[in-house]
Order: sequence, then C-alpha cells, then structure tokens
Amino acid sequence: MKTKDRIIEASCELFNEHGERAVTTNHIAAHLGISPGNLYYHFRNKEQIIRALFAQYEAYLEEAYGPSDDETAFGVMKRYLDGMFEGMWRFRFLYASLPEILARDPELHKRYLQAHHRVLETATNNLRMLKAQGMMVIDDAYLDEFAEGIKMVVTFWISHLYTQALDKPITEQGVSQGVLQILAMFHGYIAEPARADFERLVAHYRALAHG
Amino acid sequence: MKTKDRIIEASCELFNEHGERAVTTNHIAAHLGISPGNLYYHFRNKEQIIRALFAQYEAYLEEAYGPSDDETAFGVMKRYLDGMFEGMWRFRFLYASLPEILARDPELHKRYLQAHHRVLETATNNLRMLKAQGMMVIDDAYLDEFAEGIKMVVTFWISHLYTQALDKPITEQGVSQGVLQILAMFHGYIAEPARADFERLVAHYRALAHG
Amino acid sequence: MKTKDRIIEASCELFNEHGERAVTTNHIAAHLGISPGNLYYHFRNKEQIIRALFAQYEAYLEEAYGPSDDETAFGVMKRYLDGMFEGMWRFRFLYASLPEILARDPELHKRYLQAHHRVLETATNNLRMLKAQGMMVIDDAYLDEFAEGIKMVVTFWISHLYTQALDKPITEQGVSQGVLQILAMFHGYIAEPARADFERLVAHYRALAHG
Amino acid sequence: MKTKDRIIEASCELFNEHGERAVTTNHIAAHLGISPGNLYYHFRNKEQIIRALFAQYEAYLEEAYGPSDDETAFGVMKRYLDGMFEGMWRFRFLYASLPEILARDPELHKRYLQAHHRVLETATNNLRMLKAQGMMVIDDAYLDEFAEGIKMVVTFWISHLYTQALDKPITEQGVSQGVLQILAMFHGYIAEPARADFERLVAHYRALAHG
DNA sequence: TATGAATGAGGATTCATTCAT
DNA sequence: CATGAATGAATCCTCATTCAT
Repeated sequence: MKTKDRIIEASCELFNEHGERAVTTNHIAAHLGISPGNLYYHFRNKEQIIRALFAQYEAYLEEAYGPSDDETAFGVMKRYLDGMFEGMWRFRFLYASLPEILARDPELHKRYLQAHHRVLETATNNLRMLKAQGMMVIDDAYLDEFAEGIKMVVTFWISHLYTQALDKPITEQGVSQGVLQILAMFHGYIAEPARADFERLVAHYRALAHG
Repeated sequence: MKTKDRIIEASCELFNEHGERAVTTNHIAAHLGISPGNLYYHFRNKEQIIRALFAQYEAYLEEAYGPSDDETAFGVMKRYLDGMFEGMWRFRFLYASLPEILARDPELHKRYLQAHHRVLETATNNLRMLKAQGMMVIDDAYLDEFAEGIKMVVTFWISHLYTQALDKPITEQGVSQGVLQILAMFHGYIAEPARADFERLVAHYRALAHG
Repeated sequence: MKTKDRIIEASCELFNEHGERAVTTNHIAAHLGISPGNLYYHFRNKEQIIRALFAQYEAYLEEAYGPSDDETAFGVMKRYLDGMFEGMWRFRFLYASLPEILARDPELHKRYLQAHHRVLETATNNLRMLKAQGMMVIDDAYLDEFAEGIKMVVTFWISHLYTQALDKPITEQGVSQGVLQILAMFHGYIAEPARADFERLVAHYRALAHG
Repeated sequence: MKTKDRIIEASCELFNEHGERAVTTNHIAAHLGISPGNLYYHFRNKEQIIRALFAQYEAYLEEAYGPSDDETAFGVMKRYLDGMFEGMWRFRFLYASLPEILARDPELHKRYLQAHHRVLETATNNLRMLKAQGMMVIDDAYLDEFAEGIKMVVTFWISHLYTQALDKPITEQGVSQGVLQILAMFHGYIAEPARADFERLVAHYRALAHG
C-alpha cells in the first residue's frame, strides 16, 4: 500500500478515534512511523489530507445514494438506510466536526453544499416515488421539510451521540440508533401496503442497535 | 455592573459572534478594557467562564420549559416554541460547539445531561397532555422518539445553519426557520381541533423567518 | 529599561552582527533570557520588530538630514557626512539586507520610499545652495544624478564592504572609507573658496578610516 | 542539450525571476520535469549550481572586460558600457543577492574577489589610457576612487532598482538607466575631443532607457 | 480588585539533502 | 542517468495561565 494511501487511512482512523481537532500532523506521522517531512511530501498540509478524505466521502455519497437498478420500494429504502448507517460510521469524524471543518475551508464547504444538494434531490425524488407507489402518505407541502429533517438527523446524529454519552466512544450500536430515529420519523407516513416491509427494517436495525 | 458579570456578558457576545474556539481569554479582557490578570482573578480559567454561561443556560431552560400557569394547549405550545427560538439565539455559541465544549469538561457534561433530561421529561409530559386533550394524534410507542427528534433539531439547528451558509453569520431569521422545521415535524400529528391554532403559529414564524 | 526597548536594542545588535536573516525570534529571546512567548507579547511578529527599528531609522534620517540652524556651507556638509557615517554604522543590518527586507514588507517599502524621497529632496536643495554660494561648480543638468549617485554609495556601501572582505566584520573604519568615497565623488565639483574646508573634511575621515 | 546544462540554464532563469533565495532545488527540478534526485546526481548541492553559474559569470567578465583588438577610445568605452548592461541583465540574480551568496560560500567569495580585482585593474588601465589620449581630464589621485565608484554602481544597480520600485520586476529599461547613471558620473571628466562621441553614447542609452 | 509582563509547551510547515531501486 | 520517497532539524507563532506588584 502506498504511503499516500496509508496516510489517508491512518488519518481517518485517528480522526474517528480522537477527533480531527486533536490529531496533529505529527501524530499521524508518528503513528505511521514516518517523518513529518515525509507526510508533507505527500500532502501540502493538513487541509489537503482532509480534502482527500472528503473526496472519499463524496464518492461514497454517489455510490450509496446515486441511481441504482434495484427498483422495489423496499430495496430503495433499505439501500438508503444502510447507506446512512455506513456513511455515519465510516466518516464519523467528519460529522463530529462538520461546522468547524467547513468554516476553515471554503472550497470544501462549496463541495459539501454541492454534494448534499445532489443527495437531497435524489432522496426527495425517491420519496415522491414511494408516495406515487402508494407506500407513503405525506402532504406534498411538507415533503421537502420531511427530507430536510431526515438529513439533519443523519448529519448530526454523531454529534448527538457525543452529547448524550459521557466520554463513551461512538459504537456501531449507537449509530444504528440513529437509523432507528429516522425510521421513527417515517413511521407516521408509511402506508398500509408498506407496513410489513417497514416493520422488518425496524426489526433489523433494532437488532443491530441492541446487539 | 460587576466586573464578573461584565466578563460573562462579553464572553457570551464574543462567543456568539466568533465562536467559543476563536475567542481567547485575552480577547475577552481586551474587549472589556481589563487586564488578563483581572479576568483570571474573577475566573480560575476559561472553563469557569463557560460554566457560568452554562448556568445561565440552565436557568433559562428552567424558566422556558418548566411548569407554568398558562394551561391552554396553545399557550403551552407557543411558550415552548418561543423558548426554543430565544434559547437557540441567546446561546447559539453553545449549540454551535456543543460536542467540543462537553467533551472538554465532564462536569459540565453531567450538568448538561441532567438539564436536558429534565426538559425532555416535561416536554414529553406536555405532549402526552396535548394528546389527552385531543390536540395531537400520535402512537404512544413513537412519542418518545418524536420528542427526541424535536430535541435534535433544536440542539443542532445552529450547527445546521453554519453548514448551509458559506460564511454568512447566523441571523434571527435563520433561527426562526428552525422553529418552522419543528412545526413541520408536528404537522402530521396535529388533530383537527388544534389545526387553526397550529396554522397561526406557523404563520407567525413564517413572518419572522422571511421578514 | 523596558523589555520592549530591550528587544528592539538586542535585535539591532544581533541583526548588525549576524544579519537580519540569520537571527530568529528565538535567538533574540534567548539572548535576552526571556521566553519566546514574552517576545511575542511585545511584538506580534518579527516584522513588527523590524518596523520598530525602521521607525528609529526614520527618526534618525529626520534628525540627521532635516533642516538645521547651522548655515555655513561647511557646517551643512560636515553634518551630512557625519550623518551618513553614523546612519550607515547604526543601521548597517538594514543596509546589508535592504532589498530582502523591503521585498518582504510592502508597507515598509512605502515608508522607505517616502523617507528617502524627502532626504533626497533636502539634499539636492543643499547642493543647489552650495552652488549658489559658489562653493560647488556643477552643471545643473547633472545635479540630480550626482545626488542620486551619492545616495547609492551611502545605501550600498555596507553591502559593498561585505563583498570586499572575506568574512571580516564591518568596522567603523570600513564605514569611514565609504565617506571618503563620497568625498572623492565631490572632489571634481568643489570650487576654490571651499577647497580648504573640503580638504579638512577629507583629512578628518582619512584619520578615522586609517586609525 | 545535456541535463547538467539544462539545470544551469533553468536555475539562472528561475533565480533571475524569483531571486536565488526563493528558488528551491525542488523548484528547479520540477521546472525541468526531472526528479530532485537526478538534480543531485549532477550537482552535489545547490552551492555547486551557483558556482557553475558563477563560472559563466567569470567567463563573461573575461570576455566583456578583457583585452581586445578594438583600440579606439570610443570603441573601448562602448564595449565596457555594453558589457556592463549585458552582465547586469544576464546575472541580475547574482547582483541582487551578492552579499548573501558570497557570505555563504567563502570559496566563491575568493573567486569573486579575484575576478573583480582583475576587472578593476584593466578598467583602471583603460581609464589611464583615455586620459593619456586626452579624452579624459581627471586627477590621478582620484582615478582609483572614480573607478571604484563606477564599480559600485554596476554592482548594486540591480539592488537599487529593487529598492526603488514597489514590487515591479526588473526590466532592461531599468538596467539601461544604470548605464546612464554611470555616464553621468563620467560627464565631468570627459575632455573636449571626446565630447561628441560621449554624447552619442548617452543618446544611445537614453533611447534604450526610455523605449 | 486590578495590572500586565512573562511563561512554555505545542503545532503547522519548509527544504536541502540522501538513498534504495 | 534517473526516480521519488524519505529525512529531520529548524522556524514562526499561539494561548491558556501565572505571578509579582
């Protein structure tokens, strides 16, 4: 594995564990057993490392929320929820420090806004589709705000976990509870034909959350 | 006004404007025209200043969400929403850096958990009351998660605003939009008898948000 | 003596001895037996130290080349030459690194141009006066270029000394030779009535230069 | 063209454009599309590159100021002035950082002193010849100092240009003005028979300087 | 109460140079 | 001849906090 990739990987791990803020470039280098100079040979500065990780995040969003062949309502929903879970977990450092990271790097902020605009759009379309298929019952006037609400939970669930737990590290169980929170927000809008599938999803994430 | 109080007030202003992180103790002292030493005479360290501000926040929570004489359903709801708006605005620095601040000071974290536990409890009771009065229709099994969802929006709306706007400062309009987001979450659960009052609240905050 | 002034003084000494470039803020602090932080308490950065020294240089120029009561031709000339000698010696670090220092700090560069414009103007006026008094014989068309030539010698004599001597430190003798070089440039233009005074000046600086 | 020569050439260009100080060995390599390692295969260190450029400078001095067949007074003078112009322009990076470069490399400093000693000697002889031919009128006692003065202008004209212009790059016009400054220094010493030729030279460089 | 000078550990970054391949 | 990853010492600067007065 290339040093550049090792730096990215190690940074992600350390950021996820201690927070982006607390991890210095020297920590990363020491963790990998390389010199600070070598790290700066591969990345001009810390910002560039974060951008590289953000690029992975962008790619992940595309893959997880982009168009897909699986067209059953249940399939779409499951893919989205799994995508949320996976994304929150893999990039939890990002979610944990989002405002700070974006404030520091306007270029990154732009990319963030673009990526999330795209995701929100396809997600909203999928909600409309679910509604058209009779799987959801929701007032059109509130559909956008519903999607926005879901997005907020995804974006800040990790932060929420940090506020809820005294000093405890983030775990996959905790992240699963975020998915359950999202499912709870769906609950009122799920139509009868989709109810059984919906309950199966809830059961699935409950198992993860309490396992 | 006592120096100690002036320090608290100035800190809040500066934190709200530039973020807790960016404001050094020397900035605060300079802003007040006092010496750093004097600041440290009144507060052992920066942490203590934040704790003092947090005490104001606790008092505010008690006042805004505690028991009250006004018992009409509409009155309760309006008081809560106004309380959210006011709290988000006054303590926006706190909401903007909550995970970081709590992680740094476990003692504060404990107080945060206690305060919010209390708020959540009375809020949930109020929801139950609204339901009992026939103002809301909501499945008991999801009521807790609904309340939790509302709380998340309140807690992270300020952070959300920072992620949405490139470099723009937080305004009262932006905060009002958070209240609207909360109202949107209520929408599906409002029963017929409360509908008119509800729409009046929506109209009120829409006016604030777009003014 | 105030620490701030001690920093300025020590910086000047160290710069003069080792060159501005080679002297780091940590060197200065260590030399004074204070902490780097303390140095940065008094000056925001190295640039500000240099600006403070430059302010002394500006004050010096005003004092040495500004208007004066002594109106004999000889007095004026002597004052100018002594001013050159003193200025070159006291601020030799500045002359030694002038292009680098000015390139780094455009604000300082502006101040330099202003100060030197003023000096050149009064110097040229003094030359005109000497000519009017019959002390100099010089074609008006070349008077400006003559003044400019003098200025170049003053400005770069220190650099010249560095290029001429292998590793030897700059001494007051060396600087005196610069004044002699200037006197040599005057030689062709001195009129008969001034000749005796002129030769006395030459003798004076020859004594300094070879002492 | 050999890589070694390309390195020398590229270094000269980059040094002239950005200053020797600002150009790192990695910049040079990147500019040529070769690896830093390869650069260090051809030159042991940056010092050696500068020495190679200095060798070109030495060769240039020999060619421009050495003995020649053209023996008319005018021819000699024209050749010298053209040589000054060309040398200042081609090696402007060297003139711009002379004290720093020489201080860093005593071996180079020795070579510099030798080369310039030789140039000064032949230049002084040429002045004597001009005087013997009745082209110049100058007191023998001051002839050496006159030559020294000329040399100072040549050596520091580039530095002078940097101090005079805020951020503007050095141009050939600016360098021509240096030649004019030298001609101005000659002006007082030119005898009648040489006057016409002299004015032609002035006109020539005035054209270059203001074109 | 208040001053303000002083501390010092720590962080991001640079760059000439080396060396295994 | 050439690559390019790797080194590490050095530099400027920050900021919460202390302490003598």
